[in-house]
Amino acid sequence: MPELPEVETVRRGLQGAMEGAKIVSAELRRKDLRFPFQKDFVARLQGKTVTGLGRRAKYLMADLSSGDVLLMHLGMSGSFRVLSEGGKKTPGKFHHPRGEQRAHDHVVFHMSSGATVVFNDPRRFGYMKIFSRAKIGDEPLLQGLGPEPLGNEFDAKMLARACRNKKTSLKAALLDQRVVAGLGNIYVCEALYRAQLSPRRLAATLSTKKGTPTEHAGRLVDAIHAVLNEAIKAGGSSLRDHRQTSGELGLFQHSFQVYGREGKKCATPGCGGVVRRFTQNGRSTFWCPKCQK
DNA sequence: CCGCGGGCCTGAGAGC
DNA sequence: TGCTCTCAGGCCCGCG
Repeated sequence: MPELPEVETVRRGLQGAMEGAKIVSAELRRKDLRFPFQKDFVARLQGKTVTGLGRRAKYLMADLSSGDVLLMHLGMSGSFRVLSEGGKKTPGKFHHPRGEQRAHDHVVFHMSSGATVVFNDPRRFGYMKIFSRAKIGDEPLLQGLGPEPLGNEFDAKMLARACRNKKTSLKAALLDQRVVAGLGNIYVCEALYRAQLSPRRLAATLSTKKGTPTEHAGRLVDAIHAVLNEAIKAGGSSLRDHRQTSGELGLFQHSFQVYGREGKKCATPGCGGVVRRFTQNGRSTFWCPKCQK
């Protein structure tokens, strides 16, 4: 499910309940998600204060007062919800009183703020891991991650450089978390559409010296910035599983221009093309063959 | 290094 | 109604 905008939405939703609060207790309702939990997982959480809640790529990272970091990945179907103290009303119609358990609620954090934070993940492709912040550079899950697409280092020059020696399609390059970290299938399709670049184009053509590499790469960077920022503003995209922590739906799915729109008319004024779908690296690519070159 | 197929899981939706 | 099949916001591995 979650790409960068969904993870960022979740991060913001969890901040109020978790930042500055102590994890009074943590419950594991099963012994594994994608991987078995570490033996000392619960012990390393209980009684620790969450000093900050950050995000790196599609990972949530909670800094703990012990010097540990709790790393959380939502996989395809992971979601968090925050239950307020004593079943107090939260906005929206998805409020569920404290204590109500649902299928696939796997991890529960009881916070000193009074909030209960529940991690639910039907498919269990998500995972959590604790490591020492001092050793963050050695953490295999984070090693090799490319720049944050909304960070300062990510610009046209950098993207062109990262693609220069790639023998892959542009789409595969953007899905490669070593090139840029946080994009997934939806936002890659949408960004390529906005940049009017073909998903089949060879990634290395972004860095062709005599073409207009910076123009292409620049357009793509701008498109990535725009689509991610708009999606974050909309609370992410809710197709199946993604919810904000309040239970409310994200809204960006209503703004998709190609994803899931096979057979529909291209949204570009005057284009007249039709959105097509094909499989690339085992995943559906949606695009307009007429305006994406 | 690359693409591909398969695997990890469950659930929703389509078609019969 | 119920069955079977396909597909899904991620990511990893082994193969050729």
